[in-house]
Amino acid sequence: MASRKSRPERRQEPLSRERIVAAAVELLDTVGEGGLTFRALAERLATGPGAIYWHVTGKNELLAAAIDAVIAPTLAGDDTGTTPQEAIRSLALGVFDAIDAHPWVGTTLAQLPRTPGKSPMLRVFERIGRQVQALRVPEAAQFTAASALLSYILGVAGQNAANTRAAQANADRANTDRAAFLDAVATAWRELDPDQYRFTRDVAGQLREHDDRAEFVAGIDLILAGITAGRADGRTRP
Amino acid sequence: MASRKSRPERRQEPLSRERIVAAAVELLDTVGEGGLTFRALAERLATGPGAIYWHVTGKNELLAAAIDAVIAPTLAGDDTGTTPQEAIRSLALGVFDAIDAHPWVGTTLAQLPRTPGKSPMLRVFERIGRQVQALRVPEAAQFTAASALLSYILGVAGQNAANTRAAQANADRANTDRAAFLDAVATAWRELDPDQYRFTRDVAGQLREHDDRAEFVAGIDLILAGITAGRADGRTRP
DNA sequence: TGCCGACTGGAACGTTGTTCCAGCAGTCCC
DNA sequence: GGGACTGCTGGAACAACGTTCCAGTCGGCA
Repeated sequence: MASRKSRPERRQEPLSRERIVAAAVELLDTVGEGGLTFRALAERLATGPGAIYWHVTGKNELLAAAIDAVIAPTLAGDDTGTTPQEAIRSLALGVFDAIDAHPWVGTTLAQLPRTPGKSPMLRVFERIGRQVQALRVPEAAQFTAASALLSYILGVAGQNAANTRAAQANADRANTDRAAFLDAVATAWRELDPDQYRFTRDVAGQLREHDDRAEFVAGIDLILAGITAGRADGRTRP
Repeated sequence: MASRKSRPERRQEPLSRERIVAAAVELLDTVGEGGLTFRALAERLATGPGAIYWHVTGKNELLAAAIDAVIAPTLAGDDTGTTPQEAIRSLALGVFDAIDAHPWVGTTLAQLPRTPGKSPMLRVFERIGRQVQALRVPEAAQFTAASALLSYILGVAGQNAANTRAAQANADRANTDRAAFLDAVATAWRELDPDQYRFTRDVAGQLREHDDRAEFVAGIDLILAGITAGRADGRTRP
């Protein structure tokens, strides 16, 4: 059967960079950042660890490719016909949702040795920057504004990733869900020393009922407000 | 000599949690996050790996303690007699400087399994929150404002840590310093595809001459401006 | 003096990223 | 058609890691 020119596959389908990266993302999603092992990956691909190194130079490149595979689709959107503010919001939310769905991105991003200018986040920076320009921010302040937005996005993403993982670890241990985890943290906050942690105790209730996503957009709006308010010279001093 | 009650030390000075943590910080500072090894640590303390486990439950606790040892001193400052804005700025700068001096903090923070409410950053959150209250932000928006500030701080810290490490890696490889590294990145940015990276190319020059610290404070000021501008309801929509 | 618990440090275990290399399937050239 | 050559495979092996284990040593107390 089908011997005409070439059997389409050698065993199942040939190993390829894309197949490897896809399997890595799957593994990261199901088992977490600690579960991505060259051996586990090899087993899932029905091969040995050595074969993977023919397509990928090492674990760092693999992680970077996995992040790219997860972030890139969120940048496909179209910005035309919206205000810059809306474009930035939806861009930020795209990254937020991607990292929320794949928490390992948040944790992994920080410790990847970034080759100059090839970070997976450069494209996000570019997209943000264009909208900052569209906001008519003076040239000298554009870099600051775009950097602040990106830093905030990555900061929240990192925090969220850590929280998600903590919640999952807690869930595995205590058989509870995310809401129960938030509840546990809120309760722990309420029991802190009233002198040392007055504020934290005050907002413990807000933690219990807060919505990460809405909170995140609110932060974006804070920065956007700051950017547009200080448009004259790019920064504000009281 | 000095046999009266107790020879003050058994061999040199007895192993202790503080001595271990101090040695860990030293090791992290000199060799980087990858250099902290129980074996290297044991060698530096003139003992074996097993002895360390008597004082410390594992690597995670050791890292958390190291972070705490580096961050805690920055929280010693006194806020009385300054405006809330200034207090927040100096607090944020303290954390920024600490992480800048010890880049491993930025990278390590993200991947520490955080036991609910015992993160080393909780105290920072508390200090920020008090100043947010002093800013007379309405109660419902206090959590958002403090979270946004902390996320931004951690985001910049993480970015900065990654950059510092990239610069150091580059320096080790090419025998250059940080300025040369920024120059290299700026040059790389300038050579990007003009269609795809219009904005990044535009701001490449600003990258070369930018000051991380000033940039960071400018971002803080952006958020502060947003907070005080939207004080009525805590958020702004155009 | 003899014992006991606090503490030490070296050996050993299991797992990781990475390297090495003998072998396979095709393709090209003679 | 048959050998060399290339692109690719996958299992074995290596060094290094975090962690555990345990035979010891020490100081203070009975």
